[in-house]
Amino acid sequence: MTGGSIWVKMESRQVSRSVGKTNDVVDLYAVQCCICFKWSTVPTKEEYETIRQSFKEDPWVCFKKQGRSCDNPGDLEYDTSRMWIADKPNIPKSPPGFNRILSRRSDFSKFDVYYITPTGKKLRGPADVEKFLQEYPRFKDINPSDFVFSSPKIPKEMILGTPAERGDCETHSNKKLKRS
DNA sequence: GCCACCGGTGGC
DNA sequence: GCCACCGGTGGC
Repeated sequence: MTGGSIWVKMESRQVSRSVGKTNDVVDLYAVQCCICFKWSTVPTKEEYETIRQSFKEDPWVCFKKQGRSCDNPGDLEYDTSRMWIADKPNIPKSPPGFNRILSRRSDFSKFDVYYITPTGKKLRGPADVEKFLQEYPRFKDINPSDFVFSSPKIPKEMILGTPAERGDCETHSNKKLKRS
C-alpha cells in the first residue's frame, strides 16, 4: 500500500480564549480505514501519533480496534460541523515531553506548527530546535529530524463553509465523503 | 520586553 | 506555484 490515498485526519474547533480572541484546539483524533473508509476515533494524541508515524507502510484498518471490523459502523462521519484537517502521514512521534501544536492563521490560510518543550519554550523551526538541543545537554540524544514543521492543509470546504465538491474529495483523498 | 501573529521568500 | 522557515512587529 502506498501512502497518500488515505489520510489521517484530526478535528479542531474554535474556543474562546480571551475577549475577542479565539484559538483552535484539536479535540478529536480520527483515522480512516483503508478498506471500508469508515472512521475510527483515536482516544489520545499519543496513540494518534503512533498511528501517524508509520501510516504509509501500515495504514489503518478497522480490525486494529478491538472488537471491531469493517462490518461495524464507524465512530463518526465526516461533516462540516467541526473543522477537519487532513494531517500528513509519517510524521515522527514528538520526543517525550515535547508537544506538537497546530496554530491556525485567522484567515484560515494555513497552520503554523510549533513544539512546546518540557521547559515550556516554543520552537518554531529547525533553527530553534538546534539551539534548544545544544542549550540543554539532557536533550542532546534527541534527533533533530524528529521535529517536523510541515503543516497540514486546510480543506477548501472548511474555509468556505460549504460542502466539498465530490471531485475535490476524490482528487485529494481518493474517496467519497459521506454527508448527512 | 515578550510573544502571538503575520508576511516574505528561498528552495524546491 | 507551493510551502517550510524565519524575520519583523504590534499589542500587551
